[in-house]
Amino acid sequence: MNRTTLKDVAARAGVSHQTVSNVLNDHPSLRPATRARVLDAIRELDYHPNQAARALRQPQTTTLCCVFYDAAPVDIADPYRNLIQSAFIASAQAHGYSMTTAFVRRSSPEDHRALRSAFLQQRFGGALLIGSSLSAEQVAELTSWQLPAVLFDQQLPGSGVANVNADYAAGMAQLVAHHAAQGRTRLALILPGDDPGSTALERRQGFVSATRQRGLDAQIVEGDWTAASGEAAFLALWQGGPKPDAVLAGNDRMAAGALRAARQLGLDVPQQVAISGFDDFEFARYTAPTLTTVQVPYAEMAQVAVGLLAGQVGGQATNELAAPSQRRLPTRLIVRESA
Amino acid sequence: MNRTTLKDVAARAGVSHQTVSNVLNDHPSLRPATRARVLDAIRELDYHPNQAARALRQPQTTTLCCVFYDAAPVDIADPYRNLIQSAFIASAQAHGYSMTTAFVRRSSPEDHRALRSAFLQQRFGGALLIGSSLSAEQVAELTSWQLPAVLFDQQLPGSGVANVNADYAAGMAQLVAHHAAQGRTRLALILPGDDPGSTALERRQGFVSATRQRGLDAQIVEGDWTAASGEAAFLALWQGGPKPDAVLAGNDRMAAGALRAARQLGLDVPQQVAISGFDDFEFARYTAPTLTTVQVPYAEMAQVAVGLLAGQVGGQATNELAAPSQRRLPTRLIVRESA
DNA sequence: TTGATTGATTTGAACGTTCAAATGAATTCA
DNA sequence: TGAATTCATTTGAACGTTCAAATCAATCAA
Repeated sequence: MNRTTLKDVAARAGVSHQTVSNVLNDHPSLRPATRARVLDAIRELDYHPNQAARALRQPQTTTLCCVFYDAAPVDIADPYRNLIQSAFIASAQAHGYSMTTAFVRRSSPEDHRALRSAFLQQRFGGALLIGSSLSAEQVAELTSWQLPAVLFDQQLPGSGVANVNADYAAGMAQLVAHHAAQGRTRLALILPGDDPGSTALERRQGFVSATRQRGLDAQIVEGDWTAASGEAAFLALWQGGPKPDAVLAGNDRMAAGALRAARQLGLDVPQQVAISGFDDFEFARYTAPTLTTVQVPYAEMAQVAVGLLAGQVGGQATNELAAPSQRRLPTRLIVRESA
Repeated sequence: MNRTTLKDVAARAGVSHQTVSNVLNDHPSLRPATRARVLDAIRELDYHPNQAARALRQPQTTTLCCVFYDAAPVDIADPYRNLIQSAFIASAQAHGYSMTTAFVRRSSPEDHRALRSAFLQQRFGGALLIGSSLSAEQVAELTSWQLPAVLFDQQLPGSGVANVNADYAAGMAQLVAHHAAQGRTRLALILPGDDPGSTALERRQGFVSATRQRGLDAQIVEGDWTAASGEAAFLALWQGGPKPDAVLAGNDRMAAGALRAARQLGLDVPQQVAISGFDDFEFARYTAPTLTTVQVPYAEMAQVAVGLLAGQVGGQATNELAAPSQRRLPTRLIVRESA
């Protein structure tokens, strides 16, 4: 249990503890011979610096925190969150950071307090804020905690916080164009509400302007990103009045539900109705029919987001903050069988 | 930037710093009046204890680490890992712990070194070890780092390490019984290799004994848990000689691939061939036909695993270690359309 | 030769908490 | 009443690192 410390290494190498510290933080002025001697001692004693002690002196940790804001308690099966969460962790590890995750119910003051407390107790090196519709005040509070932050999949103009997004509006426009090219004229979109700055809003705006531009019939029905809501929304469309000849689900998960609903109704997809998704998750290749969708480069976006944070943490924080990065990555239409 | 410390609170409350510490760690002997006064001061100053300083004194942190051992670089789309990872994080948060995740390529000495280093540098409160086929030596090394550990989805008899599993053999037996009840006589199982202690081995053994017991035709073909491998394995089965009338995929993901292969071959499922999965992930309800599978209570298992760790960390570590918990949760057959 | 300058290393304090021991006040018992 | 016991609180050191300043040795310009 008695771990070896800086002093043990120093004794072994015949130098002072500070010299060992200098080696660890590769200080510029160090004689190569000394450095080598210290490194030998470190290896021989199998020394590993105590991060707690290090963190006590330094302003920030080498740990990042990614925060998921959700309306409900976390949905552990959500492929969107799961995918980007894993991508974040993998990217952080590649950058030499470790990553912790926090789930916050958006309407729970208790969760907010717990998060705030965690941020003040652990001194994270940075934070990734995911999940639609953070308010300006919330972000202001977060940034007031003095740590570098990156917004993911959320726009907040004028907040001065870096953010990473995909070009959702363009993706939606491509998708509408594709449906139109297939001769579809009556489009329905399943999508959650339009919180400002959210990806939902961008997808909605892309849909609205693209359909308007082409003079297509367009309607929007409510879904909440879940498969069940996609199924319910599709069924509702077929109970109501004028039926669309193409149903665009706002994400792949709702599209899976829509496909299931169409199958229940005995509809032929894509003959009688086209169905498309958005995300291009793995299962989109394994539905029947396979799902036409828009590919969002989530893994790459996650890398960019962590890279921004790592860069900020690395030192030139002020530079970055002065001109916060706004990164927007392209989406890509993936045509399969369903549309 | 100047944060408030114990001493600030002490000054405000008119007590010594140690008394504040006692309040924080709710020491038994404390006059209610004093405690209240200190709590007031804490609230008024918005004090949050510095975890780094706390970690420096105490032997372990309030952070857990879950380690995924994989053959390949992490597959960020893997629903199995994603699901349990999220469940771990959520459970840890509910227990007041934070959770970091590490990905280790099983064959990479570099990754092992990095993990070891991380374990020695950060003093995690405990570790969750996931992923098949850790060797006894590996586990011995891990436990030699003196922190509580729980093996997840892996058996290692005699290792003295707590573990959490589902009853995979029984689940597989139920599944075989179901296929037999439907009149199937020639069963094929798609499954990865049989590393000792792995869930793959348990599933395999359940399959072998159940088919033998019933005198059914049985064969096993290789897959690697991915959908693509399930698809390839299914196609290979149909190229070879005697065709099965039921294909059991070792997990839902491979089952998705098998369904896709059957569709490519123009086979009617379940008329011409039954297909079943294992896991009961969300998409199993959204394939066409919907997937008959075995439900594994991963979320619950994760809660149990974190609970064991939290209990160990909480203090009675020695007790737990003396009689390491072996928890095995039941599985449940879910009959849908595909079999 | 000497004083100034640079480079390499050491010394001692500090970070904010908890532990161990010491103190003081209040209660109990003979 | 006084000693022993318990409870409540305080004091000072310690955890293992980094920072700031101090020291020492070596090089350089005058």
